[in-house]
Amino acid sequence: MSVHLLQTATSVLLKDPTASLGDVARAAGVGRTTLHKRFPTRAALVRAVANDALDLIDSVSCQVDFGSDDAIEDLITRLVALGPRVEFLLRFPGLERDEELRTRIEAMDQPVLDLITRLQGTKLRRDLPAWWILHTLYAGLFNAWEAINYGRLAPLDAPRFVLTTVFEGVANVGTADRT
Amino acid sequence: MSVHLLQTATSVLLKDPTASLGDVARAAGVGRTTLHKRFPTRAALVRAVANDALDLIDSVSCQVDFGSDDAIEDLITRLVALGPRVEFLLRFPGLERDEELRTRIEAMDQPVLDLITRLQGTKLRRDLPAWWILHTLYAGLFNAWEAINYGRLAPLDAPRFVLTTVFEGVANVGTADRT
DNA sequence: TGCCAGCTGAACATAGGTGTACCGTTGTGA
DNA sequence: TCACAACGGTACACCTATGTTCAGCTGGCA
Repeated sequence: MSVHLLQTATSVLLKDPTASLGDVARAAGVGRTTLHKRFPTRAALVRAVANDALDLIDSVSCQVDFGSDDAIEDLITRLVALGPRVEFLLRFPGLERDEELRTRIEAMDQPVLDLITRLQGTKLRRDLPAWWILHTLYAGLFNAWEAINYGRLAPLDAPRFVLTTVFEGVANVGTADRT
Repeated sequence: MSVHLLQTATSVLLKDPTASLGDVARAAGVGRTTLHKRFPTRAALVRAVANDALDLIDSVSCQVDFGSDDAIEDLITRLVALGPRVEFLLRFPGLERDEELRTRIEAMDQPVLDLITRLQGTKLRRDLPAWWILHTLYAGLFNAWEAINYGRLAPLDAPRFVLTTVFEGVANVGTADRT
């Protein structure tokens, strides 16, 4: 029940970051009073949604073997599946102004940055900084979520799209057709 | 003068989309009354900022030879230079709800989509839809602007970062070092 | 000097979001 | 059946953003 509330709040606030608490409550099929009882202020609601997304990512991180050489592929595939909950984290305006959230986000980025740095010894190019590669990954994820949202991209195609584009780029290599 | 006002409005609204008109006026060193005289409503201001960005893109488009094989590289290099004005266009929440703006944005995208489709015969891969490639380009631009904004990326490095990443990807191809 | 145009700050009314208190309803368990 | 907790709705007070009006100030110009 409370889970459904957070999910609804995520999608409503993601579609319109200025949506009122009344809008959120109505979309969740809940009285505004009840919403206020669970989340006393708007800031509390936003923080709860963000922390929920971070919990989701944490639970995914646990399942990924960061020592493996395919850790990035695995991580991305799992993140794509999370969808809007995580998109909220990347795009909701003003989240970075919350001290607690920002440190949690940075803490979440760190192991991935370390992974990237390690893989720059082998499968990742060395002439780009790790943070740039990280942001490129995030951008790919965001593109996929957005495309899914607009109905342009099938969710099952998303991981392949993201991985292909981020790793290999959009240029046509060689003369052969790679269909 | 009015140009400076629009630039300031762009950066203020981009940093905090919920910023009040008072904030914008103060940042521009202008009275709130004056701001209201130039842009009667908040929506008018936002639309003016967006249209200004679209004008900027139009003027850039005119300088690009869309028939050339290097048109994409040229276009991206020029777009990177535009910075936050165009970033506003891609990220300000709710812009797509303005009918006039949405059609203008779509009209702006069309020639690029056509260009991508044409280049998919030669230098761009055919196993990804054109719209996906377009959004990948935009994502690269956005990453660059954000990184520049945070001071992590030198503006002069930006075009190379974007082009390299988008076209070639972040994977290390071959065993040789490509520094 | 007098006129005018543009800008400014102050003041005001309005609207909408937000947070709180209160009350009636519903459903559950003793 | 009764007690109790959870929920929904109404009503209220408060605050902020917004849009408008008005009067004063400044600088250019005839």
